[in-house]
Amino acid sequence: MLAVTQQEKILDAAYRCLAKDGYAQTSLRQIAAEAGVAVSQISYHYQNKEGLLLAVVARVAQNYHHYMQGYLKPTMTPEEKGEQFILLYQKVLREDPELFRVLYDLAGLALWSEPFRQRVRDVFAGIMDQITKEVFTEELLRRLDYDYTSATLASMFFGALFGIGVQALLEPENKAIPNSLGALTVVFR
Amino acid sequence: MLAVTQQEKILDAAYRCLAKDGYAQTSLRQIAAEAGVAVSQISYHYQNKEGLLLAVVARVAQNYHHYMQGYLKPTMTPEEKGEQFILLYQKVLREDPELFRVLYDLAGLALWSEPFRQRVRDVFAGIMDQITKEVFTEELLRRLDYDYTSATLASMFFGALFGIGVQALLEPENKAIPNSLGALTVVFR
DNA sequence: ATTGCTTTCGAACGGTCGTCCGATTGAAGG
DNA sequence: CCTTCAATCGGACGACCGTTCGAAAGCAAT
Repeated sequence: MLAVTQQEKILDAAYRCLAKDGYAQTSLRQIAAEAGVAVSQISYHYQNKEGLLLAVVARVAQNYHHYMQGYLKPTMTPEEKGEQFILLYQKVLREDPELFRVLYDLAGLALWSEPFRQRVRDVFAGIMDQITKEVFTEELLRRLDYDYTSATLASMFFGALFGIGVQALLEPENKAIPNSLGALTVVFR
Repeated sequence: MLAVTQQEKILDAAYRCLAKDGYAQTSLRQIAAEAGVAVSQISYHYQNKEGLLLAVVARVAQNYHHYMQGYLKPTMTPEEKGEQFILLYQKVLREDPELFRVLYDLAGLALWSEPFRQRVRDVFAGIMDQITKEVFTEELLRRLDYDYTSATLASMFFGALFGIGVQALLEPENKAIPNSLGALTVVFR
């Protein structure tokens, strides 16, 4: 809430509205009201609704990478880094599930709109790239005697992170679901 | 397209519209036009938009289970059944990705609407139940020396199926992504 | 042929949507 | 002090939304 400029206030408000109601139920008027700003200011600063939402995608991606940066240390083994990924996703699902809901919502938007698809795909590609290089190294593949490529295993690993996240969101009363993330460590044995 | 009654024509048209444009971009007027029917017929047969969409969820779930029924044979080993799950999802992603898109869309709807959440959660629970009982049997867990419960492993397994599906939808030009599903067989070694 | 019930239709309603535009404000530079 | 230009506002626009309603049509059963 340190946002000083109107532009930043609008961006923050947009994220908060998305987290609360989802894209399909969020209007520019709600966002403007949440930001304490005239509706026309959105068009002024972000051109249109799509521009604003694309800016939200960029911010979410930036926050994610900054977040992840603090979790992975160069001294860790690939297995330890993989476990850090799991721990981070567990932490997010328990403490800040709204972040994951927004991610799901934006990914859903990307399935129908080409500009969003490109941006969201890039975000996912960035995450996958990190998993590919940091976790499923050539050395690890050799040691565990895997025939799959690093990219294939990373895709499976991230897919499981994402898919379990969805289940956790659909059943918030079942606090055990994030534990299933732990079962992902079976790929390291 | 064997739909004879208006009620069935509307349901089919609703599914087709969802598959083409997604929930957020589909209006009752589009559905009515697609079905060749007056808009008011939707309210007459399904009460309102929510009722219609819930009927679509029910139909998708029914189709899925009927589909899956033909894939699993009682004579198969747990591992073979797990591979059948993988093969089915690969087949869907390659031949009928729209089905998966609709599933994603409906699950997204479920994140924000309580009636949808309950229905979609039940659908997912049915799938999970099948995986739990058919694939991750007690015998398999003992044989592979797993400490996790059947439900936990099933959650991880299904999560990976779903998560990889999302990646495949976001990158339709990358035909290799469904192959990552094959890497899921690592849980059987 | 007439009755009663379900089905179907088209038009209309009140609301909300994203966008646009003219007017007002505010601060910086001459 | 005046000019200039970016920032901000409130209101209006046309389009589309989901829903409702009265009338017409279809169709058994009497």
